[in-house]
Amino acid sequence: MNKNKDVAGEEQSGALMADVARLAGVAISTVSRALANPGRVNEKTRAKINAAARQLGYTPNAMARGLRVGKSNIIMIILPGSLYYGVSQIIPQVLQSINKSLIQGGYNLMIANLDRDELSERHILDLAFGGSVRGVIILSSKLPEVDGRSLANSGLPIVSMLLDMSDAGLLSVVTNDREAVRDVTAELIRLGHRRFFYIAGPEGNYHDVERYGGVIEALEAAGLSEERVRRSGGHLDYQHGFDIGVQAADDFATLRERPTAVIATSDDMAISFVSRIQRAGLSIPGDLSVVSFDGSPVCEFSSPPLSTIEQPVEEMGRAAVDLLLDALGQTQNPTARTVIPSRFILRESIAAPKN
Amino acid sequence: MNKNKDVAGEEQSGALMADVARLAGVAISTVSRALANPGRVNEKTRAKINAAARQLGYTPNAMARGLRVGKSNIIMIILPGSLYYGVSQIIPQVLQSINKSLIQGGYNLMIANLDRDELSERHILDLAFGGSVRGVIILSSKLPEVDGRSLANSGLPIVSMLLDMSDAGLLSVVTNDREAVRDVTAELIRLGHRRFFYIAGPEGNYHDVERYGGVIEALEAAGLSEERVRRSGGHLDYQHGFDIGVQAADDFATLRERPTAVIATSDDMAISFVSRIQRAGLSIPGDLSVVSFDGSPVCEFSSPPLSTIEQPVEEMGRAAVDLLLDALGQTQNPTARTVIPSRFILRESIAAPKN
DNA sequence: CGATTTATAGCAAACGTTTGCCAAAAATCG
DNA sequence: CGATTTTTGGCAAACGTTTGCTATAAATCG
Repeated sequence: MNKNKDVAGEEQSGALMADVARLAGVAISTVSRALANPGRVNEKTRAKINAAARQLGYTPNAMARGLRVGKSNIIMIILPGSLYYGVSQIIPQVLQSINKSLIQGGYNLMIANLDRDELSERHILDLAFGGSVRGVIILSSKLPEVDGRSLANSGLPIVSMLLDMSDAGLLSVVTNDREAVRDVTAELIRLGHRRFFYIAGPEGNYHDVERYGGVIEALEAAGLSEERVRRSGGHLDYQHGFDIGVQAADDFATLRERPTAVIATSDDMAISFVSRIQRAGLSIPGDLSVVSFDGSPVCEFSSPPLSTIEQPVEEMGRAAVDLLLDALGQTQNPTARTVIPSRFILRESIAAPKN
Repeated sequence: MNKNKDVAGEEQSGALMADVARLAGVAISTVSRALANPGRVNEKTRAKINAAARQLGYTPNAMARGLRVGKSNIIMIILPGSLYYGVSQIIPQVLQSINKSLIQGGYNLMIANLDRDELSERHILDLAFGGSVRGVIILSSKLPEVDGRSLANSGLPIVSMLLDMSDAGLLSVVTNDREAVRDVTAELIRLGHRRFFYIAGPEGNYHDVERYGGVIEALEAAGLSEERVRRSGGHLDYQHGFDIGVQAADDFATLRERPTAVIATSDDMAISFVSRIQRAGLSIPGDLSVVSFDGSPVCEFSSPPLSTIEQPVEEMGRAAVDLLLDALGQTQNPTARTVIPSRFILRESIAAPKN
């Protein structure tokens, strides 16, 4: 059927700029300018060209343009390998927010998963060095690097989100993890709590360091020793938040002198911890106050409703895109850190300790 | 500093195939064949070329290749506008699973959000008709269409996931919504339940139709009238699952003859419903059995732990990619429907009715 | 009205690959 | 050893745009 190359073919395989030019009776270059540049072509000609383009259903070929101008309009987002967080909607929200902002700027979003294997690193580097991609937003603390190629010297602008990587020379958009936890701990101290239980994320992870740091700062500020807080966890990734919480409940049960307040680094941990603790006969907030991090909507429907520190995910996404698009202009990337404050949501899981 | 065009420049802006050819002492075409075709070039030459390529850190330019061969290696996934589901991790899991499968096939994943505005439709169509994209996976029931261009006749292979759109001629990968709900309803009937409460998704939505259909089928099979089930909800989208559940709890309270079993179309709905119902003094499963759909991990940590029908998200993702990649070969897309069975997770939220 | 400026349109050369076709070299055969 | 086949490598033309430069037409001026 389509062996015959003479058939019109307007329908099947897409009109070309040349077709539009022919129909409008102008040169190809004029069509190009009419569709892109603002004032370079006469208003009447432009109208004629637009009409022709619409009539043919013409859509410019993105790869041809990209090749010619040496830039793509695709932004890559690098997600941590396992984005299987139980209850938080961080990843979908990030994607949505970023994609929305990008589209307004005429860009597209490509996603890449950074696992711990060399294959995924290589894949990302191919994207970066193969000219497919114009800029990068990264949600992982590791910059892909293999065989001498490193994302760091791909020449692409990179913005780190959620994690502060300004030390590594990256623009970073984060929330105020440390202060937020410091403030909420201070509030717990003010309520009378003196013994704390901290449920940790993976040891050394930015969020864990910051949030734990916040606890310590609050203790210090109140003249309390670091001994006042017991750590649980630290060896599992956030994606195993429920397991961490379950484990923490076991840990908790073994303590002789029981803490009266729990600070969890994710809502997942808090939820499974609370579930197990209640099953063991303790009551919240009667015996134990609980607060966690993320701001997952479901916390409202726990019993009791859980207090949580809400991450300003959408704002961070928007800020990351703004920063990235700005950086596309400059040649020299300024290194900076943008902090978007979180929001503490106080619910019934917090009270003064019993005596 | 880089005004001088004579500097080596191996570092900065990427080596070209020509550079590799020069270093290896062969022609460009030989390099091209060495890197792509299997047996077309002598083993020794190939080794030399590979060495040169590695030494220069050469990465082929994807857009140039794409332009030349007339195909991109990007798959677009179209997500429904608001993917803000409270507790289910469906979207991240889908993305992860799909991306993983795609990468193995040498493809990349681009995401597109289909909102209800013309802008997002136009954007998707530009991607599809602009040659940027090689195939489409769609998670929305609406095919973008504007100004005479429609995704349906973009010539791209399209696979629908989660929703059955085989009627519209699309390859579809779904789970057995209807049967799963039918079976679980039958089980509730077997336990002695005779009055049901159904918490609905948006009226007319595929999932709602199927799942409600399952309830009705089970009733019929047991010789019970449709009157046995009360519907609540139907006007809000799944993204407002918590609100639907809260509303449903209010509805429930107004009923004179109270149902003894609740079937919710999403975990979100079940969770907020349960929260409110318990606050009103009812006990689960003592007064009321509850089951829902999605299989969110957090259901295990509710009190009581919630029974739920788990969607086989990863398998569906893999299947969708397999189907799509197959379709890239054929010219004629067969229209078919692939059903991946769900898995019922029985937990303590279900029991026999009181009397 | 001729000369100079300004607006508009066209020609053709890129962008970095892939690939059809041909030539040279190597291997095989009679 | 010459003739034929097979392997291997190179030339150059695409792919669909953008854009520097040039040519024409229109407008302005002395």
